[in-house]
Parts: sequence; structure tokens; C-alpha cells
Amino acid sequence: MGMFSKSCEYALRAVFYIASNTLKGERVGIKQIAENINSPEAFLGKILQQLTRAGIVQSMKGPNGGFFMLPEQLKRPLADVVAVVDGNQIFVGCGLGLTYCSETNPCPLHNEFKKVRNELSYMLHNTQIGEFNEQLLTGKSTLNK
Amino acid sequence: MGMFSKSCEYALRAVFYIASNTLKGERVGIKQIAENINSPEAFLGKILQQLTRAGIVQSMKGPNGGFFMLPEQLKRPLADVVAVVDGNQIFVGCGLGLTYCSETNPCPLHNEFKKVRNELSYMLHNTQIGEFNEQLLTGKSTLNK
DNA sequence: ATAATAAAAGATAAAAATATCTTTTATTAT
DNA sequence: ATAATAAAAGATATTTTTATCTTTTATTAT
Ligand code: FES
Ligand code: FES
Repeated sequence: MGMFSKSCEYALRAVFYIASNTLKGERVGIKQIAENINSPEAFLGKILQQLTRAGIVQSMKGPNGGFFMLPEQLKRPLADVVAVVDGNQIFVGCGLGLTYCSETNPCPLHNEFKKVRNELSYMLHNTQIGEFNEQLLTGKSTLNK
Repeated sequence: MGMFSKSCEYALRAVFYIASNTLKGERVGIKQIAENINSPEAFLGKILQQLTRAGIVQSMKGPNGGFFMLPEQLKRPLADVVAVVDGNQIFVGCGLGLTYCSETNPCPLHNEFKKVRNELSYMLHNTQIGEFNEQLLTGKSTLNK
């Protein structure tokens, strides 16, 4: 597996897709999202439930329902999405899997690992969900295949 | 989960332990390793099999048998251990889980993610397994709890 | 040679992650 | 009010990862 769980990858792709459609003023349904980010529909539904409960995205039931985001939600960092789906071990956990990362009783890789972990953490905390809307809408970047 | 699979975490802790004991001129058995890196014994056995087949460590059966490393094996990078256990997706894979990472058809996070991924890759390629032997033997760093 | 030791190999089990299917609830349009 | 739509919730299934158990093979000491 990669840096994130599969659920988390779907989650990130989904919020990017929802964000860019929100910019166009459109709500999007699970089916449409799943098609556009290349994910299993029902499984994505479960992930979107989590994201909705956590206040990462908004949802509406019924005709013309679907998922969308509020302006302030577009500004939230990717770290929030990752934390909701994968927890915060990626931000604070020991690289060698010790029960917790410690300065006073570190694993051998601590100093080296911490640097990388902090780079990732910084990047995710300083990147906003809505930041890629334009490049997505103009097709400069993609969410499927 | 963290950056690596649990198997990979055990693998890294195990090679560090074997390396530091090799420096002391000692072979170590699965049981001893498992106790000292706090891992399930039988499961660790399977992982050590992989590492032996891949030439990361040496093994000897029978009395006074156990695991140890050759001088050149002590110099190999952590990246080799990670690649054997987790594959190379962590080094080359797309952060959002697209089938492959591409410069020409990138995901939105590509540039930001690539930086972090390359930092991790660089670190793992430029850190040797045997590099922490001294601090491990002097108790300055730990592999359990 | 024989017994003891320890890893290798193979088989099986349990837990977690991923995926699907069915029923219920909220919302909208008629 | 009724029917249609779409997400929420709940139940179930599949796959992968993690873990354990048993048998075999190699090595050493007696
Ligand atoms: S103790 Fe392992 S990364 Fe800090
Ligand atoms: S395409 Fe996603 S990280 Fe390169």
C-alpha cells in the first residue's frame, strides 16, 4: 500500500472532486463521484458518510440532492480529511511502529523519520482542499486512472 | 496504520537488532529477536524467511544457528528492506492512489506529494542498516515498547 | 549414527480492510 | 398526499493482512 489507506485515497479524490464541482455551483451524487474518481460506488458511499458526519463535506438527500461544500470547508486542510479516515498516526506515530514516538526514548530511526513525517504533516496542514479546483476544472490534473 | 505495513515495521526492527548483534559477533534466534523487538514470534519467522531469501540477512539452521549479517549487508540501505517487504509503491506510487504517478497526467497533489515521497525515498536510500549499531548497543535508542 | 537444535516450509486461523447489498429516512416534484 | 430520488444506516461478503500451528530440513554436538 502507499502512504494512505485506500479509503483515504478515495476520500481525498472525492473531496477534490466535490470541491471543484462546488465551485461550478453543482451538487454531485455518489454515483457521479464514483465514476469520476474511479472508485467502487457503495464503498465510496460509506466514506462520504464519514466525511459528512465529520463536517468535511455537506450532503442533501432527495432529488437534486448530493454532496457539496461550504466556502469555509473548501479552505480546510487536507490533514483534516486524512485524520478523519486514517487517524493521526501518520502525523505523530513512530516510523518503526513503537507504541508511541518519543524524544527521550526514541527508536533508532527517530531523527531521520521525524523530518520526513513533519514534511508530510506540514504539507497536509498547509494545503487546502479547494486549492486545486481550477487545475481540475481545466483538466490540468486528473482524479481517475 | 503508519507509513509502513506492520510486517515492514517488524522487518526494520529485526534487521536493526540482528545488525547490532552481528557487530557483537553473535547470531540471534527468532525467539530472541521477537522478544527484543516486541513482535509475535511465528509471524516474525515468516518475515525473516523473506529477508533471508532476498539476501538482506543470513541464516543458519541447527544449534548455534540463527540470524546474522555480512559486512556488506550491514551497509545496505533501509530502502532494500522496505522494498522486499512492502514493495516499491512507497517510492514511486501516486499519493492519491492513481494506478501510476505521472508527470504528464498528474493528480492534483502530484507536485506537493512528490517532494515528500522523494524525501522519504532519499532518506531510506541513504541510511544504512548498520548505521545505528552503536546507539543500539549503548541503549541510546530502543526497538521495543 | 543419534539426538538435539533451530530455521524453512506448509497449512490453518483470526482480524482488519475493502467491497457489496438491502432497508430506512429525508427531500423534492407531481 | 404520492411517487421518485438520493443519502444514511445496517447487514453481509470478500480480500488482504496479521498471526499461529505443524511438519520438514539442515546443522551441530554427543
Ligand atoms: S520513536 Fe520512532 S520515530 Fe520517534
Ligand atoms: S500523479 Fe499522484 S503523486 Fe504523481
